[in-house]
Amino acid sequence: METTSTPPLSGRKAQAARNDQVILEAARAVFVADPGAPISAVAERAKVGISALYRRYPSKEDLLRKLCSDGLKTYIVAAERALADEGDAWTSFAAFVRDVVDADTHSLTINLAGAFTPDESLYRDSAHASELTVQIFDRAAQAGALRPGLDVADVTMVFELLASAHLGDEARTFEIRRRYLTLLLDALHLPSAPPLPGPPPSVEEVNERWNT
Amino acid sequence: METTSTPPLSGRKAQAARNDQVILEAARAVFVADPGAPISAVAERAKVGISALYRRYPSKEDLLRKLCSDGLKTYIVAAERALADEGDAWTSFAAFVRDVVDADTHSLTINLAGAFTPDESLYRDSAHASELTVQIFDRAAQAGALRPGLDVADVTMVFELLASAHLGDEARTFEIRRRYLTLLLDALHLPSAPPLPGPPPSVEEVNERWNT
DNA sequence: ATAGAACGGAACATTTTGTTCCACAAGCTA
DNA sequence: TAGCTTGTGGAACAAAATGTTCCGTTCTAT
Repeated sequence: METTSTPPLSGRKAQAARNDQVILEAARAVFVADPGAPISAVAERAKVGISALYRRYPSKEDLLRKLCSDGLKTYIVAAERALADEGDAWTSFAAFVRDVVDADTHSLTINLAGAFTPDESLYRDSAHASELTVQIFDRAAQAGALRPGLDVADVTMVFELLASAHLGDEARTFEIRRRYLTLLLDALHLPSAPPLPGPPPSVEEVNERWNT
Repeated sequence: METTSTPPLSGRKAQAARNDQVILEAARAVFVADPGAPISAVAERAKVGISALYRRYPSKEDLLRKLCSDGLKTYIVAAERALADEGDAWTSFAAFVRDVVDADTHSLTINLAGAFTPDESLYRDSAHASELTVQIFDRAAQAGALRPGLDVADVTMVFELLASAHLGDEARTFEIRRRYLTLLLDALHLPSAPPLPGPPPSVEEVNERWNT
């Protein structure tokens, strides 16, 4: 029971703190696999009682909001890191996209859209994330590194496309996503290719998912 | 009883025949939007009572099987048409991929995997579809039209990636899929590009979805 | 007019699931 | 040691969802 290995922990509070982590990780894994999964599935995965969940989050909806919020923050961190990079515009763009795909922030975003009513802070973060993405995109576009006719929204769609790829366990899924990310990046990085057909996704279209 | 074809139908049998169609279309639309949707949702969408459904299919599972089976047959038709084309290998490969994406046969296949126990005939069709796909792929590969290191399974994954794209209504979804299909095809059609990272999906990996 | 096919949709029986509640364990304090 | 507080497990509960059945009704052909 007291196998508190790595951190010098003194007992109950330490376990509680660790549970904070364990629960979030379990919740993430469970809801990525099945967006409609019951709360009890999260508890089982975390090897924790249900009350441990309800002590932290007033309701399922709050837990989902928290997961989404964390994902957004991860995204923002990756974006800010990319913007801080003073090197080649294409290189930092590609690194950013790779980071986001690896962080897998969109598996939740897509699946959970509409499962809870967004938060005020969530709106703020979302807007912030959009701005940063635009900057990264524009920098690459102005450097002439992008296929003509591309729009920032295309980048978001690429994230969603890749987030939908699943194969075997988590490690294999990430590997396979890298494979198709390579494919997509190559296709994005063709300044002399013809533009893509049809209009890119508009902001309204992308945001519509959060209704209801 | 065979008067139920083109002419303006009056009568119960005519309505019944039309309902066969209406129900399948409604079921498809409903389950693509939400794989876990209740039977009643299908009835509502088809503007039909529940008994009209149960008159045709003994259970929900049978309906799902039927939908999947129809999708496979559509896929096979597209594949055979591509193989019958004696023209350029790449062109008929690309046309095949476009046809399948437009037919949207994978939205169901992906979402419904595991929701019913496969049929004997379904296994047969599935094997047949695989063979045809291999032929189309190999022809393009031997013509030197494909990026090195690609595998047939990559084509399947491309279908699944695109099937996950959704935006607005159905028409817009198809339009946007065309957009990213163009992107992906361009990336596949690069004989001198470096191979993609990581091993391609294996047959076992792709088939594992049908377990449980 | 009558038989029977096709249908609509309420009713039923489960199953599922979010949430509450309470008894108990572990640390903390006096 | 005896309370007090925090955190936990998980049974219990109430509400909702859902696959399937059932029965009365409508429409067609004879």
